[in-house]
Amino acid sequence: MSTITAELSKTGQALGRETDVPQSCETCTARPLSVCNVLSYPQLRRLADCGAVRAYAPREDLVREGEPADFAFNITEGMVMLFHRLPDNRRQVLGFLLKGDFLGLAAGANYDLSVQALTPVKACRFPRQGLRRLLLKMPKLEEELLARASDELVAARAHLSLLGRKTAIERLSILLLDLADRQARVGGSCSEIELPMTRIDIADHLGLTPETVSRSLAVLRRLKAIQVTAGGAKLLKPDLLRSLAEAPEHHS
Amino acid sequence: MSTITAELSKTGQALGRETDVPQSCETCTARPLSVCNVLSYPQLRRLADCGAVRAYAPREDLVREGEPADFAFNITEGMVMLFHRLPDNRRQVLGFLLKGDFLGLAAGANYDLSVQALTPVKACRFPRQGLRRLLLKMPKLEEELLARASDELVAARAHLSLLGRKTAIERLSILLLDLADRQARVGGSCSEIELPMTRIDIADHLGLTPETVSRSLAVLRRLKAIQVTAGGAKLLKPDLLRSLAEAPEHHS
DNA sequence: CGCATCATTGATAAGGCTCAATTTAGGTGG
DNA sequence: CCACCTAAATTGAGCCTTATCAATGATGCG
Repeated sequence: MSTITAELSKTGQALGRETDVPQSCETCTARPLSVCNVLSYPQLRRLADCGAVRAYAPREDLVREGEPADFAFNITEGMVMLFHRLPDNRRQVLGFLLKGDFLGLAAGANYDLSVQALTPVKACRFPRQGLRRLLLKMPKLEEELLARASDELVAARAHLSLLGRKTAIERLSILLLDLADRQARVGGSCSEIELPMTRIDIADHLGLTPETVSRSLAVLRRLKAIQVTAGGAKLLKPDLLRSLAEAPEHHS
Repeated sequence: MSTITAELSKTGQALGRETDVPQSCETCTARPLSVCNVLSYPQLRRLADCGAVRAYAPREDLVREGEPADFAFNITEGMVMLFHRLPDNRRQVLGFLLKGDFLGLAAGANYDLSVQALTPVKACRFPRQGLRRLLLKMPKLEEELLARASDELVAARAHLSLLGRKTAIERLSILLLDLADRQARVGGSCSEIELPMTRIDIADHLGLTPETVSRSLAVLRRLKAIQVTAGGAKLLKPDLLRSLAEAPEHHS
């Protein structure tokens, strides 16, 4: 991180303001995790000029299903939740995005999902039009976005197996391990995870009810696999969780 | 179709063999449904030269999870099934592909899913290496493949809602309507659909057991919404199915 | 400090699963 | 061409996981 900053100011002095990294990018802790990481400094500046940083309060919408899909987002701080709403108000939470995750390029004319902040969120918001134009000149960026879109499909399909074929305990274990992995990657500890979403959000993600989520967490707690804390959990026995994540339960 | 053939032979005579549409493409009923539809004749020839038509018997594998992802496929005849296998032999069927559907470009170094023929299948098989090279010169094709990849993600997410939040009857109704739509698009009647997959395959797709699939079909049959035939079904009341596809069931 | 939302826990019910038996269909060889 | 054999589909009975309904306790915000 400090190497980047050093490199950055050096470049700034050498080449003048034109190729400076924008103020907001300079201190952006999400940059090494984000798609912008593949860009040169001049490119980064052009990208930054195209978008703007925005802040969202918890439970504020970034995107509403059905509305014109004018913007794409790069999450630079906090956690957001993607979801579908069914006609009769049932809900399916499609996933949670963290710092460094990108969102909204693949959309059609209108968003086909809603996105809501779970914590105070910061995100770079880009007009999709402008972004598309930039992409033509930045094949590296396009490639990176493509790779991430492909990862999204893989993740969605993995979640299909979870929803179609896994038990409540398996589902919870998988979610906890997944969040631990991803939160570790964006900088936190690997055993202490934050769970800013409600039990209802978790339930709608895992295809369960909030009560079952609560009870399953209680089971994991009784097994001393986890310790539930305020707004989070500590993974005490990740190996046990990993085995629970793949075993329907032994009836022997 | 006859216009295409006429146009084709004319082009062939005018410009010589170099720009001829390959033998197999000339009569290919999948072409208007496939990604190749966006190509000019010379491009079509180059694409065809890169791949080869292959036939698969029912239950033969096109792709096995874990093996090197050397090929991509365009289905030109029949139906295939995509699935994951979980460690303990549970299975999640991710989807069914028909004539005109494309498969396998987004893969990493190794396939992350298996693909099996459900009927006698014909497919154009392309080395992914060569295809990648071609794509650099055919932005139209790349764009088309991208659009289809994006559709896949949308479809996968829709299926998440199905698996996470829908009842057995809703799931069956959605599957039947979806297959009817897609089979109509590839040429069949819209009310008579083919179901070459087993009840187990359907169950593994919908997150149910074969018994529940059977019983749910019986319910739809008793409602006279469908008529179950050998290896297929007739949709007698698509409107009823559509309403069943979005209603959890009335407890009144 | 009080209210509303969220989380937990309990009791009961139900949707779908498991196990099991029967029927149907498809493929093979006599 | 038919009988046989096996796999698939259907149907039934009972059970289990998870949902539903309800009450209580915890949290946090105004």
